[in-house]
Amino acid sequence: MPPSKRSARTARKARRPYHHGNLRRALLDEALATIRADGVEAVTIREIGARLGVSRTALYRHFADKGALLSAVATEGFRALREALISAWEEGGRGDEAFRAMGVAYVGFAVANSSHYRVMFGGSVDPRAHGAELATEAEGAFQALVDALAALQRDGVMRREDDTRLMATHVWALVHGMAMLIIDGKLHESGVVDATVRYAFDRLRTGIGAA
Amino acid sequence: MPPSKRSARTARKARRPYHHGNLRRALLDEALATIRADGVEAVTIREIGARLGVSRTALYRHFADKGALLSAVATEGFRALREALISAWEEGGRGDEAFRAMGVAYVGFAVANSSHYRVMFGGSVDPRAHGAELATEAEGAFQALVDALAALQRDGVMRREDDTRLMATHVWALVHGMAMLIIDGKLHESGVVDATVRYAFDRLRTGIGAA
DNA sequence: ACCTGAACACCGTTCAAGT
DNA sequence: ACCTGAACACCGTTCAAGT
Repeated sequence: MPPSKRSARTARKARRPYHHGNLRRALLDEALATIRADGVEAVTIREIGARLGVSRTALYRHFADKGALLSAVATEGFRALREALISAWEEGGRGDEAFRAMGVAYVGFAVANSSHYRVMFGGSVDPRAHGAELATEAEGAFQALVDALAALQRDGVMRREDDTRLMATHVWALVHGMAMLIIDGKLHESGVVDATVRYAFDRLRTGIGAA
Repeated sequence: MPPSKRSARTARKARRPYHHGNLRRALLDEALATIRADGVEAVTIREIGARLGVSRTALYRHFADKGALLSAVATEGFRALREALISAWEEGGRGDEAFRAMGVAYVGFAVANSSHYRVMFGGSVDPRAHGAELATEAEGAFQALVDALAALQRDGVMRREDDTRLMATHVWALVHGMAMLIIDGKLHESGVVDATVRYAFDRLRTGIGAA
């Protein structure tokens, strides 16, 4: 494991008897910053507390346990992902090209925020334990895809006869799979990432496009 | 975290001064059994040693560290996956139906060995640190898919004009994505798993099939 | 060569006590 | 209400010592 470049010495706050700010928010931000810098396994309740100048058990006032903290981080990830997808769809003109832009935005989000993305999936968060809000937000991101496909079906771009959610699940599996393979470094040959994404969308388009 | 059903009390071996069997093999088996029963996070060098009636540091005679142990477990997973894929392809008759059977075998393997599958991907193993053999074996599983697609292209079933490895990567991303979504419990509605797999292969077939 | 126990530097979480 | 330090039951890994 690579030594962390971030140390408790660089704490943003001077030690004060009470934090008395939005500690919950600060804990979330610090956790996410650690995840981005060194990955999930580097997230430590003690270290995050130390960075904020707070005791190692202060977190338990705002989260049930470490899993709940990570679950909240994952929840925010799905929110950001949904916004990225909706932006791509709307700015792309809500048509055939916009759909492709959405796919590129999805893979782009996963690559640009790979550690965060891994927390959202990856299984470091038990969806049964800390489920409700996480599931809702994940469903929200999925819904952005469903809405786009429904519009494309309406316009005769995509197969009208198919169930929209089934089609959306198919598309989701493809982009999720690509994102994971890229993040895990399984697509290491130079230039293969771009080629794969382009190929995937061409073949997907033929697969689900209207005849 | 659920309490483990497996305890050190149920050690297979009585305590002896020296293990003097194939300890490496025993460590691997015990690690995999623990992964199957309680997931990766339950794997503990101390506990596995205790189960085998061996000291907690005995492992270091056969593996550089915990990561190397998990990497070896992942390597064996790719070997088993490759065999499952090849079996499905050959027993299915090396044609269109066999390709579908391969896909079902892939998703089936991931679902039946979900914890193991997560170790193979999931990022708990750093591919750069313990890479060589793991990468080779993962490539072997991928190659089974490449070989099948090459045959289907030759027979005019799949698009001849496409690069086979690019096509294989596309298919891999799709089945990997489905497998991950299923394992993570994102496809929770009843019956949606089978429907998704069936739909995915129909649409994939249209996407990459010869005109 | 292979294995051992003691020791080190860590964890997450609980809890009685402080303000 | 919110936060604290001490304590508990764990980790992975190192290392001098044993056979």
